[in-house]
Amino acid sequence: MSQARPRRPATMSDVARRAGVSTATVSRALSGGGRPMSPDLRSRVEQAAQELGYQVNLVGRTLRRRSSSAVGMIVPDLDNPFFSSLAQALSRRFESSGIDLLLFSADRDLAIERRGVQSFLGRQVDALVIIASHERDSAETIDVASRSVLTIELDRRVPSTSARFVGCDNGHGMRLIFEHVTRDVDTTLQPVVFVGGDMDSSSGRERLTGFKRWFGSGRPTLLGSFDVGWGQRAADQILSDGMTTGTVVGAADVIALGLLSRLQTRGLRVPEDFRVIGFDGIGVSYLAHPTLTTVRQPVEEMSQEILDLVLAGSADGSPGHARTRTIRPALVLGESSPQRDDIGRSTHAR
Amino acid sequence: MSQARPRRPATMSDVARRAGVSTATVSRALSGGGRPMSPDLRSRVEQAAQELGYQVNLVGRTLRRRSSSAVGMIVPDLDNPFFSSLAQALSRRFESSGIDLLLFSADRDLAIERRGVQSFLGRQVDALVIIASHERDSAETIDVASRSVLTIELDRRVPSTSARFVGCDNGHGMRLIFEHVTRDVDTTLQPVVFVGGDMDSSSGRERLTGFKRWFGSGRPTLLGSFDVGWGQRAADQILSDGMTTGTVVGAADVIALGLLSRLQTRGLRVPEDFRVIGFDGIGVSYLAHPTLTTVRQPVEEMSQEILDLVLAGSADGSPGHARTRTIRPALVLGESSPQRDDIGRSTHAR
DNA sequence: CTGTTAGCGCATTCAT
DNA sequence: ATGAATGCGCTAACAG
Repeated sequence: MSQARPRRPATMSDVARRAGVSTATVSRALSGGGRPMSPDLRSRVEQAAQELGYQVNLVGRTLRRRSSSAVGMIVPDLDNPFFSSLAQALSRRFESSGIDLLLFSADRDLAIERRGVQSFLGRQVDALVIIASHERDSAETIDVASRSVLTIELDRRVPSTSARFVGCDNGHGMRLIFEHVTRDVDTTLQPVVFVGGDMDSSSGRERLTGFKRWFGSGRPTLLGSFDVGWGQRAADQILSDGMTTGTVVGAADVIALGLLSRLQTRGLRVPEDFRVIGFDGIGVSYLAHPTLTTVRQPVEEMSQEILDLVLAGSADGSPGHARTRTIRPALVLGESSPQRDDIGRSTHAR
Repeated sequence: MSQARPRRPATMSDVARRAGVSTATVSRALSGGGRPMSPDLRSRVEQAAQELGYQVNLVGRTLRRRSSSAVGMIVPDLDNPFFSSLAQALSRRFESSGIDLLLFSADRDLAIERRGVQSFLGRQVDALVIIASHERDSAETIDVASRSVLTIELDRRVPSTSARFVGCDNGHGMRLIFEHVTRDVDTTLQPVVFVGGDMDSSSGRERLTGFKRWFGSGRPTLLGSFDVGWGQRAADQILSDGMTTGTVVGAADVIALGLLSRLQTRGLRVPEDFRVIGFDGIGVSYLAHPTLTTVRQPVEEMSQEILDLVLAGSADGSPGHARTRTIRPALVLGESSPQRDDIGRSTHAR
């Protein structure tokens, strides 16, 4: 008979009544940030709250304070390991800040992306971090957002918005690859090919531009999208073009992993026949076989930069922060394109 | 001089004043769900809202309605590709429901997991979906949650809570692997080894139990955690134990991928020397080289089941839904453990 | 069909 | 140091 009837959760006035004080006192004791009050009352309030299992209603607080202590993050897709690693890194960075990072996946759909933004704005987030689903068509949504809250574009820059941007220096990344290839590869034997990603994103375009700048614009380039399937198809195309050896630079690790698997499946050896180089530094790259040589994006620094922006933005009008912040990545040598001397020495070459 | 001063966003009374109606009418016109009203007034309200750029304040609405039209999901970790694929699948499933799925990463930390739950509860989510960070120690947090909102454990069951559970039938998955091995493998030449994951999670334990049930309890088993590093170390251990050939069943794809890469790096051929079998069916498994034979979890069905629970739960007291729902997975044959006849035929074997 | 009124839970004045 | 009163923005009763 004593069915656990879902009682209405306790409110401040419940606590106030039980402690014999006013709701104002309860508020000060429980979330007043150490304001001066008699220790006696404070402990009475705390005990009453304890006994009633009181939990603050953040909706009421948010309505009153006009701030939710939450930051919204919108990603195009959680299946892309680079996006989820960014989300994870940012979550971790926000942990100790007292601000909740809330995530929403737009499923690469502009309408859903817009709904996510509206939802976060309506919920009064203190800031919005967005990896844009589309370089042009996301602009309007982002502009709407940036009009009412601090908005930060991450990884993909959308031109003509007034939002901030935090990302990686893709041109420098390509330079690092160029220096590695110059130093460690005989490009007569292993000529360089670029397998690009989505030209609808700034990272896709900047990496292509960077490649052309350093390697010269005469090199062959194949353009597709940021996914493994494209990497595999690109491998097929490279082989059907008659290449039997080369250095393939993928615009992202997911592309490079596709290249890697298809090249090997078709009987080519990596790195003896084809070298493969990626970009991003997602976790699985180091676990591929052979491990991937790649440019590791500085996700920790990017996360820190975003946290700084959020903290500064909520404290005051923006101080000395630049509208745009690009951070330099670093090269990570793997077995798929080792230093010159290492070829043939690696244990997997039978 | 005309600095874009951040004007206070328009409220309902702003719209009401401009349209010459009451706020109640505005509410009915904009979010009344097609309630009867004169088309004239409706359009006047809509126009006024348009002109003022009115956006509903969901915090006010939530406070009043006592429901946020949002569901919170808590994952231990976004770097684990199976968790992020679950999050993505669930997001997609919720898209058309008018409910926002909000994600929070607990970073495998009980205190943070608890903070996430409190945050979602405080924000009045309509339901909570949680992949528990720990089998025992998450129980208290989950119980707290389930006392005030529909709470659904996903993938990892936590005993002694009153929450619902949705997951995959791990025992059946192991049975599928057993049938495949029985049918396609000569276990005299390639004896079976199990490389288990975290015994702190129900999936980890159920897969071990399932393995022992079908393969017999005399088989060698190695136990570690659900990550690639463990798979690699397990491969080392298997080799240092003197095995030169075998069928290695990993309790998760991430483990199997670690096995795969390390075995190949150390010069063993897959599947000729060692077969490797995984569990989960994450995207990259199909892109490994060789592609992974694995048990694909029914993430779409699991997502659908959760949506059903949420919709039913918000409509009424729970109808005929069972407290626990496990769904059967399916075997996906890859090159790492093909059908008997396929060995040696695959193109990658040189 | 529309307007008036009240109150969701909380933090903050302003008095005392 | 504490309490009374106010209102954040919205929707749901209730009147008309």
